[in-house]
Amino acid sequence: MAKTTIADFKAQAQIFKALAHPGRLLMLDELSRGERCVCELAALVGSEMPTISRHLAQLKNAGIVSDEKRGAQVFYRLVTPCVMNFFQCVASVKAKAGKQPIRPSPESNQRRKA
Amino acid sequence: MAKTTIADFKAQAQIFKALAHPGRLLMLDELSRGERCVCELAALVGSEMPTISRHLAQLKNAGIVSDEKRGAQVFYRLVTPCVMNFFQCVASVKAKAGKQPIRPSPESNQRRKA
DNA sequence: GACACATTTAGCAAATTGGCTAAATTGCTT
DNA sequence: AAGCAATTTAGCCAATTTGCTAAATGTGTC
Repeated sequence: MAKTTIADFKAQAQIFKALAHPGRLLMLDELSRGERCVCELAALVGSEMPTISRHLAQLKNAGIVSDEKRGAQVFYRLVTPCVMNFFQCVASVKAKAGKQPIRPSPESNQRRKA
Repeated sequence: MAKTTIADFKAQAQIFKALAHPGRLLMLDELSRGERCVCELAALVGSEMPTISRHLAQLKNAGIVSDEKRGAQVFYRLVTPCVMNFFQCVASVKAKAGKQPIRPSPESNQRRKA
């Protein structure tokens, strides 16, 4: 695969940024169990609907969810369930108790000038 | 396992927030290949050292990296390599081309009042 | 001990994010 | 077409984030 470029990291960061909010994570957790309309998510999170709508727009913009209008309501669903796997790793990060240290790189032992 | 609480989501969001920056992702990518000193990472990212130092402090605070002082230098290393797995999923998010839609939940088909 | 280098801490200004209220849209229902 | 419900868009303000420069700390060298 091609080398990761600055632009790639920027795009990745954008996705992580979309995940970097408790309310949005709560919504994703809920969406992992099936699609939900905006009003349901608003009730779940306990914020005003405009606020929820913007959060969902962020998730959608990041490509994490998709929306579908049915009648007067808009239903959102998870596009990439693997996002939920993050949580396991995140949990292990939290529970970090000095796991396996990465091997030191040989070239990092001599000084480099800035 | 216990039900996920608001506090849990908050903690998770904190970790995602630490990942939500291109420069920090670039550094993590580099650290996935072995430990590095601050000056190396500063050169890599192309920012001032104080800036890099604070980014690293954030990653450390999130439990993603650890540091070790050796002489005048401080070396950082990845604590939780699984963080790197995120990138694969993130890539798939970017390359999202309408994968498997989650099954609709039955209870989401009738109206709910707000 | 004086000095140079590596890193962190402080203080600041610019940019971004988050949530709310008000207003605009869109779709049902009568 | 009038009215109501569900969403989104706009505009505001408070809080957070980012990056920089200057100053403080710590370490090895002469």
